[in-house]
Amino acid sequence: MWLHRARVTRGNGRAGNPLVAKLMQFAPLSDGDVVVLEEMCRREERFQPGTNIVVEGETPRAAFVITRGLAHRYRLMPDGRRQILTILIPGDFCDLHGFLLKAMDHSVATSGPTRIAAIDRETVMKLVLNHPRIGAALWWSAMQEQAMLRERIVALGRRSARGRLAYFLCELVWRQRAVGMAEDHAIRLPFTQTDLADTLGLTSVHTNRVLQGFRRDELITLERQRLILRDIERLQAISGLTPDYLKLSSTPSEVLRYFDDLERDRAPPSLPEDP
Amino acid sequence: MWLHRARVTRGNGRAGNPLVAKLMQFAPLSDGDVVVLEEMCRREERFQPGTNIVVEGETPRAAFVITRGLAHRYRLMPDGRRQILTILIPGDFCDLHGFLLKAMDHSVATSGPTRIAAIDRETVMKLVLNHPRIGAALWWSAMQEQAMLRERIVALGRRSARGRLAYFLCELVWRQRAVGMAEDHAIRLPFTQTDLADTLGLTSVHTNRVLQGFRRDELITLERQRLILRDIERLQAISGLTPDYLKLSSTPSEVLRYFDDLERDRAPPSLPEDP
DNA sequence: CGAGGAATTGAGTAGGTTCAAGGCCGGTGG
DNA sequence: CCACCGGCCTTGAACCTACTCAATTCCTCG
Repeated sequence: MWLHRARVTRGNGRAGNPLVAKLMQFAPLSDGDVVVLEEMCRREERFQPGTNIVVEGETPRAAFVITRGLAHRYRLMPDGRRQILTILIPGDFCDLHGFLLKAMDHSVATSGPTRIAAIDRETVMKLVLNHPRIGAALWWSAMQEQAMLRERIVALGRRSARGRLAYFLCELVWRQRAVGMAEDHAIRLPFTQTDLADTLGLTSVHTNRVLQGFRRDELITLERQRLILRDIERLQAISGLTPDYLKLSSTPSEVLRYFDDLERDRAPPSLPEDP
Repeated sequence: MWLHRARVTRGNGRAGNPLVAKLMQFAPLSDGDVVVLEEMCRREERFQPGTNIVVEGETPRAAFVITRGLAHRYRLMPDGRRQILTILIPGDFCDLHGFLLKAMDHSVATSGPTRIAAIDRETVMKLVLNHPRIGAALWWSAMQEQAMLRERIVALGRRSARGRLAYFLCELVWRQRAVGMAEDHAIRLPFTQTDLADTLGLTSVHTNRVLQGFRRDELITLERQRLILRDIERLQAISGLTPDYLKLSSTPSEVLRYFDDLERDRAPPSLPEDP
């Protein structure tokens, strides 16, 4: 386990598996669990920037994991305007249950060169059934995802443009740090200002001005798709965020028990799962 | 089963169990399932308007079901402003999994005289383990809830005040119709204009003006906490909503199979669960 | 009848949008 | 190598939606 932790935090993410890194935050995984996850991510596929992975209205055939790069869920309005719903970073397990839906209510596209591993339904079921710890971690990460959706509602409903931007940038950096994809407070951000605007519910023009304000105030640097947070203190103050927001990431001993219980009920004389 | 359907749709909701009505949309429930659900809702508790059910920062002890009235999740900003995240109507099963969290990131309060049945952790687990169909329906309704969160993000990010209001009112009426709590296009709406504003991400003053605009245009009636949609066509046009939005509510045969499979794996020679 | 919360109205302001034009690349073809 | 092209970023100016502040009226309830 320590070995994996080490691999995850070393380097700029090229090394560790972000999915493993993410799930380890939530539940202690056995070596067997880790191997399965890594194996699952092996069959990754490359996508050009701006490629649609899932399209609104279509029937999703499989779940998928982002292994590298960046993607986003979005919705197009009848008049052509766009709202980006969430950003997907490496380690995000998408549409875990969604593959049973008959039609997507939104699309997913890559926002830079991105690698994605598709996980078919069969595999997902086996994964959850045979690896309760992974199930627990996935459940937990679904909770976190929901929390992020709520946070977004608060941001769009009650924060100023500056607040939204500050919040968004902080969140993105934190998330990437959490899966070992960022040293310091810098990340790669393959987003145009229009993308940013569509995320924040603003105009690209106004986003531009706010962005410049941030640069002038030396809060951030953003050039050539490289974002650096220069003054996190002040950024947090602007975003008005509760500092312990993602505190979900503590050890949920109760949750583990819950899932272990499920497992016990499920396969009475269950075989040992770890080698 | 037909009997229950009948009870649900008759009258103004005082008759059928809204939870049953809601879950029946998603999965066919056995009579045994229905009995269990009804029994579970029997131990309901009454709350005055504006009572906090769950408070941000606290550790949730149980899940709960709204059996009558209305409630809402909300978040307070450091400066005292409020954002209402979602509205909870009868039949909503809240924090189904949340009871494992160590701290809520938002609060829940009633918005009128409301009745709520608390469901302790023990019961939830048994419910899901012994009644796969209920599990399936709950899972499905969680999907729907997520879809509503996304819809909200789109609304706050990309719709005008009129659009938001129109959308919100339509959604609320539809949801209540779906659980048999509304005849026609009228519902009880125990919301102050400030509540509305905090839901829509607006000011109460501006909400007031938009509301008056709607009345002037004979789109709605709203007095003494009674809301009537007078021109749904036009309201939908204003809200710019995709008409088939909640189309989730079709029969998910695949989902049923999925859960039935889970059940089969779980308890090989399982006892009959229904009397 | 008085009190307090909610709804309503007005006037001034601000944050963000719209429209439009120009500048800065990075890529492509001659 | 240069010229051209298409995104993207940047800037200005006018405009408008929604906010702020403040006062008045309306309701409901004790």
